[in-house]
Amino acid sequence: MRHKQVNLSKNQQIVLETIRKAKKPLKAYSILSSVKKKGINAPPQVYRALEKLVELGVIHKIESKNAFVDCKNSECETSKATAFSICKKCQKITEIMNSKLSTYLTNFQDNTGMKYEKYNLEFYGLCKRCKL
Amino acid sequence: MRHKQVNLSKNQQIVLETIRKAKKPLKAYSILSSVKKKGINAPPQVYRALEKLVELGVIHKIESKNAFVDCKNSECETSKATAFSICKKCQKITEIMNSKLSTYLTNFQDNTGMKYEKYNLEFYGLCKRCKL
DNA sequence: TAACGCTTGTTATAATATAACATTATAACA
DNA sequence: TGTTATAATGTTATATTATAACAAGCGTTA
Ligand SMILES: [Zn+2]
Ligand SMILES: [Zn+2]
Ligand SMILES: [Zn+2]
Ligand SMILES: [Zn+2]
Repeated sequence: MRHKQVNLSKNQQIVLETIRKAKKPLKAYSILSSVKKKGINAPPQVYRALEKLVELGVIHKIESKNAFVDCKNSECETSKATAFSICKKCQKITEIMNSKLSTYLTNFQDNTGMKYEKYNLEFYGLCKRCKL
Repeated sequence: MRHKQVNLSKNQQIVLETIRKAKKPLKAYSILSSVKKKGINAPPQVYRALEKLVELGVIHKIESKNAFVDCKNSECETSKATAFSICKKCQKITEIMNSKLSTYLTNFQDNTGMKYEKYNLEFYGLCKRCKL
């Protein structure tokens, strides 16, 4: 199974395909301009689709970039435990799938009495290529 | 020592004080309207100050909120290793200062060959009060 | 003083996101 | 089937967040 399947509306499918075809995280207005030929004309249509897709966990938002990537992790049922590495130079973004890390963070507790239900972690650095 | 001291320009001091006085994370335009009486008139002045203060690590940006809080962690020399807990209900934000967590994340490595230099982690949940 | 770099101020505009309301498609069921 | 409810979509306008571009001031030093 390469991708998670869900019942998606037409606009949601169009937006999702656009994101999947891209090699980079896409911004909402960049998605909008890509999908204008497919009949999506205005920001709310894109933002609604994005919201639903994030909710379903088939895409994630990179908060520090205001950009969206499709989820490559078949274990992401929702967007509740996400970790990314972001190359500061080439902007390449990779979803980190590391069960030790996710177990560690999902079970993380401190003494504030807060119950953590969700987290998002973004690492920044230089990727293998850009390090050279 | 309650707060880190650095040589700050006038605008930086004004913005920093405004953030420190606030009990909640502040957004840039909310800061702007607070400081208009002190002679700061336009967005770039606020954004420049914010940028510098983040760089110095005296404030942090909560990426998922586009908001700024002052750093309460005397060990934050820069904004290179940050973790926050965010209450989904009351929006209360706390900087997590947990040396085990920061050691774990600072040393985190995976097999992508990427060298991580910086991270930002945001936990969401319900705080002690809102859990009731 | 003149030239330079740096910080600040100012105007304008770009980029990101949502409110509000109108319209159309779909489903449930009398 | 027609009727009603619900969800999805379309549309216009606007709010919010952020930066570009340039002008003005100011201290340093050649
Ligand atoms: Zn995922
Ligand atoms: Zn790179
Ligand atoms: Zn800090
Ligand atoms: Zn709360």
